Amino acid sequence: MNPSIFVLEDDPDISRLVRHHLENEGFTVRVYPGGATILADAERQRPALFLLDIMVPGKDGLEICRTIRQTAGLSSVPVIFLTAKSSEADRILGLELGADDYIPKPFSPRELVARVKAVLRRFERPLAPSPMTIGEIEIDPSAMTLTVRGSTVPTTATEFRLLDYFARHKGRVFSRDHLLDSVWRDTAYVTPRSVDVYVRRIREKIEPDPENPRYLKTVRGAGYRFEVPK
Amino acid sequence: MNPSIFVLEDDPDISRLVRHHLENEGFTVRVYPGGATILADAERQRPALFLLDIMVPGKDGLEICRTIRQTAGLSSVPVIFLTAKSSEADRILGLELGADDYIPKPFSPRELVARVKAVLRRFERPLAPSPMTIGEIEIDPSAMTLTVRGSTVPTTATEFRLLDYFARHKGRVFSRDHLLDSVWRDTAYVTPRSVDVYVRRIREKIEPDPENPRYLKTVRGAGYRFEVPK
DNA sequence: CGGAATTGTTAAAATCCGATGAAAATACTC
DNA sequence: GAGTATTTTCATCGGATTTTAACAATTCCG
Repeated sequence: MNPSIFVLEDDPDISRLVRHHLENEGFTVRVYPGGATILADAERQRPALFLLDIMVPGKDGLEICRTIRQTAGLSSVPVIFLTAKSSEADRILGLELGADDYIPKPFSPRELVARVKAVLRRFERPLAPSPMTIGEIEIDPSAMTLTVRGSTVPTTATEFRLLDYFARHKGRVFSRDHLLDSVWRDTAYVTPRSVDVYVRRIREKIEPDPENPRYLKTVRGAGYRFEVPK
Repeated sequence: MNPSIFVLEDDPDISRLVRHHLENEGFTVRVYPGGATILADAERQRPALFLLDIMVPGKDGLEICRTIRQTAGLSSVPVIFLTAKSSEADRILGLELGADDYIPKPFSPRELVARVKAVLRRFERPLAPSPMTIGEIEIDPSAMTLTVRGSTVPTTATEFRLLDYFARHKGRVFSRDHLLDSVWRDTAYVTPRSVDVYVRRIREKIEPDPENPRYLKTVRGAGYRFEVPK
């Protein structure tokens, strides 16, 4: 799933610009011209980042930020302010509220994208990618390598992500749709049958006999399950 | 004992902010509004890190930094600059003086904390700039020389830093964004594609056959990995 | 057994991503 | 301040990966 960014901005020119450049980078963008609904939406569908114009009619960015920081599920979502006022007071105020960056208008598209990415990167949880050993196979996420019965087997990015996901959740059944949601990157819409194809490829790489899988089992009517063979 | 941080900052708003967030993280903070006593105190109680505003009345940050670097007991204490001037000249000057990082104002509390921690981390494990030998190539950080199959190969600064980074983390995959973050000096506006260009240049210098790299491998969809050839 | 639903398999189509050469921008040196 | 070295961008190409689609095989249930 793509990271989604919620934008509070009333100027249509600017919001169009922002939307365009962020979507170009693969983000999902939602623009709110006023503060009315942004919070309610955010609580339902937690965004990866807020981009708030300080000055908008009604509830302004500062106020929204304050609320975000006090809302249980949202308090750790990064906030970037967008504003034409460059006075120090506003800056500090904004930052004291727990904002994570600040983009002064006018800004270049590139600056916008760079800052958004930088903040997201900073927040990325540094997942401890410890190597896993399951039966005769070894998965090392930090090196992105798969070793099966002693020899290294090349994998593509998607194959690896899928196998990694299975290995981290062994014993559980996942539907094709669920796998698409959690493993696939930018799913506008991908056929669930694509999962079948990947399961096949993974089986070819890890199973001694792909026709009779010992690790990656089919659960008819439900999906697939990865398990430790006995 | 908590690591203590000496802060040179005359603006009370900012120093309050800095103090608050660093103490929150468990550091001991001492704030000096001017350069008069900070050095004397530091010689008595060696701090873990200096955080210097470039522009303060009296002795300014740059001068203090120069002195720190020339003072026997303090020369290896890390220094981070804090400044509103974002002109390139200042940055370079600061870094040439031996500063270890640079935080442009306005900064977010999180950024402050993140950078301070990052610099401290870098220092507690004094990356012994010892020469490394990987396969047929030799990297000597202290001399900034690269030797490949017996002959010395000239490298530019960025090429060397990148190769050095790879060599220190062999076997791990790094995304272009990550490399920009950790190897490039001023990451803000650099396209991730630039990494490709540097990878190619490094390959031309270290690989017998750059088309079929044995050291610096592409991991499609993920980034690059440096490994010891078999 | 027979038919419907589900999954397996394969190959071709569509898309993505990295390599590369060269030019533009920037930094550095004298 | 000119000239050189380095860094960064850009556009294109070709191959690798991903996705789709069509058909085969299997399972389930009456």
